[in-house]
Amino acid sequence: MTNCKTTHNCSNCPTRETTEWRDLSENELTRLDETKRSRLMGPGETIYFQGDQADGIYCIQSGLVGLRYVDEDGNSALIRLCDKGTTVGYGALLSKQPYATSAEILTPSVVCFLKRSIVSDMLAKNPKVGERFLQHSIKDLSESEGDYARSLTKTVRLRFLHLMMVLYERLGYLNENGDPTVELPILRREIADLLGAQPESISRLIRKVQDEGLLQFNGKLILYCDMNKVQQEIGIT
Amino acid sequence: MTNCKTTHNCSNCPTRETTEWRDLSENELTRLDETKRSRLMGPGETIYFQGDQADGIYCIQSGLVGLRYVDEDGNSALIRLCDKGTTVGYGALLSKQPYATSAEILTPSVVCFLKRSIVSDMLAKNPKVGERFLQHSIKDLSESEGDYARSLTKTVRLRFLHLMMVLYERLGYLNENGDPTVELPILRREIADLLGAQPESISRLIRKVQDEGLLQFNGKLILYCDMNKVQQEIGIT
DNA sequence: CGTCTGGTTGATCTAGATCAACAGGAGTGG
DNA sequence: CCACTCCTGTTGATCTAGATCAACCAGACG
Repeated sequence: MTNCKTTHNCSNCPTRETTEWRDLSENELTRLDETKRSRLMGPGETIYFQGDQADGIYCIQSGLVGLRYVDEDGNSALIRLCDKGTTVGYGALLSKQPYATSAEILTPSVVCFLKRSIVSDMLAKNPKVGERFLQHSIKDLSESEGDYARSLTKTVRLRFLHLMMVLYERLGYLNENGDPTVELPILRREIADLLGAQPESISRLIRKVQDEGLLQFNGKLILYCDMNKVQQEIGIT
Repeated sequence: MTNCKTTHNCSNCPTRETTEWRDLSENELTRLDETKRSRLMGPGETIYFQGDQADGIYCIQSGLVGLRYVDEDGNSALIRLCDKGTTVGYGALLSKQPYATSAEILTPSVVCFLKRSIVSDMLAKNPKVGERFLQHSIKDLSESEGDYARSLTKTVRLRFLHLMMVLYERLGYLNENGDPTVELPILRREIADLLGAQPESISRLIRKVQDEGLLQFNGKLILYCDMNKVQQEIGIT
């Protein structure tokens, strides 16, 4: 956990436009900036822990963060991936409930902390902020219900392919040959945790979709050989 | 779909305290009441349909409503059960997205409709309303993520037992012999849809937990023979 | 009556879990 | 430099929860 005061401030934050703070005045932004704390964190570190009481919220400036739920038997699942421009932990703060998940760093990330008092302050002073939180929560809810529905109706294979397409939307690019490509930011183990599956099953699945010519895995590099067929199989959703 | 203007009005609505409208003034309540439409609906009817554009929100005055998601292959799942005192459809309305689920009546229900304009109006005039929606959304999100996590980490059997406990919390009572009891408000088919399983599997599961002496099923009547063992198996969550 | 719908049971099949072995780095420490 | 140990990932053999397909039963209802 490294402090990095120099790099960022809220008013010129490249991701502010996608956060709850987009409607703040220059004045308010300065206040936000004065009280925020910014950290560079690495894989294996945890922003907050399931079960802890919330003391503020966290803005992900860059990097990839996973929200992990662990049950009483030690079964563990990744509920959601969050990347730059999203705030996490707002639900626990605003509902005064303990965190339902832990937020763990998956790739090196810059994370800003905003303590409870400044958040309440902004909520009280600028009605737009509450609106933004509401919109954010509704969006998260709809995504969560979508994931839930998928988990109830689709096989691991289909959810795996869906995940691959989501990753492409978020991280995809065309390589030097013009092939659609993703550099996988997570481990096989974490793919499994996202799908409620075992790592061995993911290995076999990867093998299979490779043999079928859908995707080509080379370590962490994925080539999307036949994106149409993938889209078609998952039903374009 | 039957109109029933006589029975209810918002100011004396027995469930208003649990809705977004709890902070409204008498004046505002009257306005709400004038524009609302109240209906008595029966099983098989649908409040709104997945894919439609939202034109307002619905308050469930009494009864049980299920939110159903159907995917492109016709796989169907019940995402959530809603009973009296909850509003449904607010997410679609406030995010201007089409409904992600259909809302179907499971047991005879009184449902009130509030059209878009009155909702926006209340949101604009009374800041508490937005706050309530935010709290509601956060609560729904946390429940949805909980369900999702369970679906990723637990077997159908455990989720079935969990559902039985949820039903007991909502509908349970002690019968004449002092035994904890529930009158099941839904079909086997619907239990299956709630768990992402097949009805046959639910039948077998019921048979099994009966043979094990955990629960006793008599048509729609459930006796909780050994609640401790059930609680222990699902881990008290 | 026959016809439906909801529920149960049996036989069989399969996606994915589980258990075990092993291979390839990447440190780390001598 | 090698030996050693972690850790991630892959593969094989086997097992099992739950799906699927089919038959059948009971009550509701025209």
